[in-house]
Amino acid sequence: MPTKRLLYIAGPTAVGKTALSVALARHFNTEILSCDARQCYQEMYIGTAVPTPEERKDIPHHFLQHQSIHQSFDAGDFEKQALLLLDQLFQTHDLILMVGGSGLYAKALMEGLDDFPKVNTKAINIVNNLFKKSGLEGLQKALKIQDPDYYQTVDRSNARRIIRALEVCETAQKPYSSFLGQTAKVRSFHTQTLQLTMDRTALYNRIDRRVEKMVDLGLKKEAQNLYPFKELPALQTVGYREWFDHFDGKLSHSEAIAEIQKNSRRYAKRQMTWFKKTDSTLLEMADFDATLQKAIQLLG
RNA sequence: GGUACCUUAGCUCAGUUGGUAGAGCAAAGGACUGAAAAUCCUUGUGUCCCUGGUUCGAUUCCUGGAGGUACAA
Repeated sequence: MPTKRLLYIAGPTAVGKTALSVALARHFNTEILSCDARQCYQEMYIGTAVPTPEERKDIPHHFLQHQSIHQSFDAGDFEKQALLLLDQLFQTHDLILMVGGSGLYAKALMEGLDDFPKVNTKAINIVNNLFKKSGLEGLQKALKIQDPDYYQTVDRSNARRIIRALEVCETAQKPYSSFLGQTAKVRSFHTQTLQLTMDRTALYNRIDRRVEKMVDLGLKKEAQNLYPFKELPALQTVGYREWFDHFDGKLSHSEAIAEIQKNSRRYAKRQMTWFKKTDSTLLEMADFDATLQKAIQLLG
């Protein structure tokens, strides 16, 4: 039995992951698993820069636009669903490519997240009410009582983190931290990460140009159609929120575009920070063919 | 060319009753086990426009210059 391999193509937004991965998939005659927390939504097309029909024509892509923004989908769902899919794909392939900018999703699939209970609505409401009533301080106090261990280690100014932990505590009626680090996840395949990099200035220029292109393609209209759903988690997204602010009269048309560019740069920066600490092989993006050859050599 | 005001961090500006300065934004660095394109944390030395003068000491006061803004023509 040959070794099954999952090759992850990582890198910041706009660095060129899609184009390279399609070429690699063609070369290795394989399929692509997307790990992108926004391209998975069918209602969001232009603003998430999903691969075009042309790019997807003869390379099967999975986890692209397979979800609705009205359903919840998170890193844990991705892990479970992607593992099932990989089992199938590995029956006919020895090598599968994973591509996408969501580092947490990639980590979930390659290393695994601990098993947590699916939080229930009741717990969500309880925590939400607590936050509305008593703010961050209320959350901190509750966590200190319900999970003193995690209280010591969490970033206590990050409400999002504490809310998540409290939701688990409420659902399970036991500490969030009791689910952490339980068993090492075993994967039946090998993983390797290729991290695409680019000179900062060049990357930022690409981002700026790509945003302009998205606007030309009708990003504003796409955001307008989604405006009624602007509160949904899926729409807390660069390229949409800024238009929502524009429709609310908070930003002018050109300010919205500039904000999208700025927030995309910051997003890219956060991705680079995340990938920096991952175990990966760096690949500097240069001339496309040269980069492709280098990638093939590194992965072969 | 006249009158008034302005010129301080990448930008917008505050301030120093004369002892070389600080906010917001931008930017940079970082964290992150289920909203992750999310969320959170940290970081401010700059010829204080130039030139003389007064002074122990000037970015701060005074002279002259340059640039800008407004008003008057």
